[in-house]
Amino acid sequence: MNFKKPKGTKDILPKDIYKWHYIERIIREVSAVFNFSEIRTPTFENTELFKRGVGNDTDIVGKEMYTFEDKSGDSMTLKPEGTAPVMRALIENSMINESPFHKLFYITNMFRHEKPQAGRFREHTQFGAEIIGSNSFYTDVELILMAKEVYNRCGIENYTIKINSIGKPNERKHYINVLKDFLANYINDLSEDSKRRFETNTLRILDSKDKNDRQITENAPKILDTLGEESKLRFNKVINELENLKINYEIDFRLVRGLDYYTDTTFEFVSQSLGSQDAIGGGGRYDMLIEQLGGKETPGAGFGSGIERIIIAAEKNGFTFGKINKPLIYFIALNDIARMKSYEIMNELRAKNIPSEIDLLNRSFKAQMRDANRLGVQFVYIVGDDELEKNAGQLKNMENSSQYSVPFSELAEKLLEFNK
RNA sequence: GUGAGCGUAGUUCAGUUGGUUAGAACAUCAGAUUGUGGCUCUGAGGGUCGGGGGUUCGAAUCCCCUCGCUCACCCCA
Repeated sequence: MNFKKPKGTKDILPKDIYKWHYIERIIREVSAVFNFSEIRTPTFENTELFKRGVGNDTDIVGKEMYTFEDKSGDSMTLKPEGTAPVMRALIENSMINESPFHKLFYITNMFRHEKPQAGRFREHTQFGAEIIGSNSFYTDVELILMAKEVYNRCGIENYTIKINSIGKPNERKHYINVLKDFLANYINDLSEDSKRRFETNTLRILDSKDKNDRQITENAPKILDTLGEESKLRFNKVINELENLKINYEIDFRLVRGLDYYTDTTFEFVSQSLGSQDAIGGGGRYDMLIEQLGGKETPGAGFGSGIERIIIAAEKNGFTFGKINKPLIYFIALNDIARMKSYEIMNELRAKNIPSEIDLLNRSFKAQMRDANRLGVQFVYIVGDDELEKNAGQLKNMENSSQYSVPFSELAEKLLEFNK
């Protein structure tokens, strides 16, 4: 019986891991530049947190969660999204009382029981950032800039920033009624999916992929036009600031996010290099969320971004993520005593932070040379009978094949000099 | 949950109207005179043709079922 990884999961193999290291480094760099602090929360939480935070009626909670009962009979869920757990942690650790303002980021894996397809997995990795405690329109802008900076540093060029506002909850309720009144006239022309959505999730009809649905909704009342003065003004400030910073964006009235907690600004980064799942990141404001989770009324905004999708988009853009690490030197020992001596020297080099390798398969000289070549090491250090006698090995530069004798005691020094 | 496409060595694929021991390239390993990699040459290992059942004298090839992968819908990063 051969074991296979669960559907929708992936093994990140040594040949690919450097991409992840690179992206994670970029995220940490950019987070530092924007003064965000890292937060890590558990892999699973009480199921109730997501029901309350994300919304019982959302697809995520309704049918995509990995929920299980633990040994004490409590219902637990592998986190399907990152914001609710971070808010829980803020409240639980009294962070909001300690300080009214926080800028946090995280890199974590997430779990949703969906049917996998291009750019969509059951376990995926997300990088996210949250700004808690300010309702300034600058927070919205700051998050957009931060995500943009990460994408830029990963060589992603061809993407579009879509932005919209879904207003306050009561404004949204009002708009849904307006939209329903409008769509009622076309109800028979809508796709089957959208007919169903008419009752369950009217807003989503706007981002239906059905051609006919889109034609109908093209002329539907726009949410932006129905918002109250305060929300409108706020949205305009965000837009003006983006203009001021010369950030290209597109107002997209179809952009209605799927999670219940969003308010006012919503945005999404859409890549032209991806398949059907083309969002590399998205987010928005959630001014009611903390209160909803039992904290005191505190505004917030954030975004999440899929690292797998960033990698796919970056590679489509020809980005290479730097290089794979390789040893600087490979020891070639021609007998047991030489091996013992080599290992002793190599141990010193490693202590001095010089990446070193030696054959552990007792291979022939030739095979060891081949192995060294395959690894792409800069140097090979050959130790055999002659070298043991002279207390000096043969240091060979694999690039130009030059080779000369270097005393055992001077090897580290020589290499450190080269490494400068 | 719905729909479509695809499953032959580690990888990319070939495999003639069903016909004997299923092939190639690349990769791996080992050699090409005594202690030197890449290039070249030679050789070796590696496949229950996704799995099960059926049709047939005979199935990688035809039929059914099943599993897996991929893409799309739904939804989302």
